[in-house]
Amino acid sequence: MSVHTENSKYQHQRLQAIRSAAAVFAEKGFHGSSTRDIAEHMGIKQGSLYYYFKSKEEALGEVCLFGIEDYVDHMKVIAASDQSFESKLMATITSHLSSYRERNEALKVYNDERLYLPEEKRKNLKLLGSGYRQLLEEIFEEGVRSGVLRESIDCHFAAQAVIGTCNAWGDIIVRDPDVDLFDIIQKCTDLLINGFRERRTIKRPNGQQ
Amino acid sequence: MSVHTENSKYQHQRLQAIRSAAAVFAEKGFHGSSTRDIAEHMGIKQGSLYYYFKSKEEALGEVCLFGIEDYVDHMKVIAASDQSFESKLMATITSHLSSYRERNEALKVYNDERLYLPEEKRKNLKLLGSGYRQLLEEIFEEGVRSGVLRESIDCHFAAQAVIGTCNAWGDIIVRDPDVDLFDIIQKCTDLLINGFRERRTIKRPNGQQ
DNA sequence: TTTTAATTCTATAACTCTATAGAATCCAGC
DNA sequence: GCTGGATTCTATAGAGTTATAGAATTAAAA
Repeated sequence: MSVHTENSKYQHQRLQAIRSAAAVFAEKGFHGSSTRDIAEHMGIKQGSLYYYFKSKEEALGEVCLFGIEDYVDHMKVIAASDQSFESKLMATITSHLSSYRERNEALKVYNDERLYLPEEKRKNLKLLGSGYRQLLEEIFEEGVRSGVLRESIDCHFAAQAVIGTCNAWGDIIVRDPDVDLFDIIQKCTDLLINGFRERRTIKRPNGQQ
Repeated sequence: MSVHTENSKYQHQRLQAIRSAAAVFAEKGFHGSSTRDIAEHMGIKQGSLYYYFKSKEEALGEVCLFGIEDYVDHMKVIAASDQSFESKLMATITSHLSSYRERNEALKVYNDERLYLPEEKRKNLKLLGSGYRQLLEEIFEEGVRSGVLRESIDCHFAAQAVIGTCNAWGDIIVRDPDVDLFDIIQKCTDLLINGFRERRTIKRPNGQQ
């Protein structure tokens, strides 16, 4: 019960606990997972988990936070940069989908299980999440202003659509580790920008890409 | 224990049980819901549920089946029709999103909870689900052949993207009953076909759409 | 009305799960 | 090696869950 210094064993083990909880929650869902499952996954006994968490619910909260915190941060960097719209969109998708790989399953847990958190904590997470969507929305607004995007676009819809698309692929990515991330990133970006329709272009008479 | 005729009370009540299970599962998840919750929702006692289901798991199976069966059927009709690609795509999206509204929460349960079914049943559902994707994929292939869609399109990716996008919006639709369904349908179709990019349009003999 | 079958109820066995208490073990610094 | 805090363990109370058995009730048929 004393102060746990920066790099103490406690900090290290607590992170392991969060990762284990993420892995188990992602596979079985919050209610489908027992604290025994989580403990087993990290190689300790069920009761010992409570040295790191006050409750199973607190574990869920930590997993969710872990799942989004740095991908929200990353979004701030992207939004503040002065790349073209297309670069920003691709960077967003890259960041979003990479999170599904790197942070293991925590982002998936954030998406699927956060609704089981108590009001209070869910609200805090919602702030982060809608901050993310807000930034993305502004990128779209800027895209419209600069003439890269069509006037008719509903930027709120657009941001939601990007997030939804990324999450849909995220699910697939988490389940199947063989998916080629870069391939998906390119195709998603291309789809969102260009759509599926064939167009006869003016400049290049017969250039296909 | 006798034969339950077509329109018996048994059939009616069983359907009520499925709908109640769908509602409860959609809200709390399969493991987060108790059979008491489901029974309460339909106004009977916990033990009585077992007159209609052998187990909680069987209830989940029935909900999932209920959630997709007729939207898969609908897809067959769409695929077999001879509308244009764009009409077919829009019909698909309409059908998919409408399912989220009409069949209440069962489709959401199919998406989120089917993985808790035993191997066997999951396989059967998977057949239906991949039949759906297959049909959609063929619609895209035909679109490419007919020149409406770009040559470079990965039809497997495309079908997955449409389904993913619909499911993402489905989640939002189920949670928020005030969303304007038709508005979403139009915007999704437009996005998938045209993308977000501005294009200086060339004068075309036949009107744009 | 009486009989019979269908539907719902009550009560409970057999589990599983979370969270806590207190004992055992590990380990850094003296 | 000894000491005291940090970490992990064992054991268990207490609550909740699924599924079943058999009684009670309702409805239909005779």
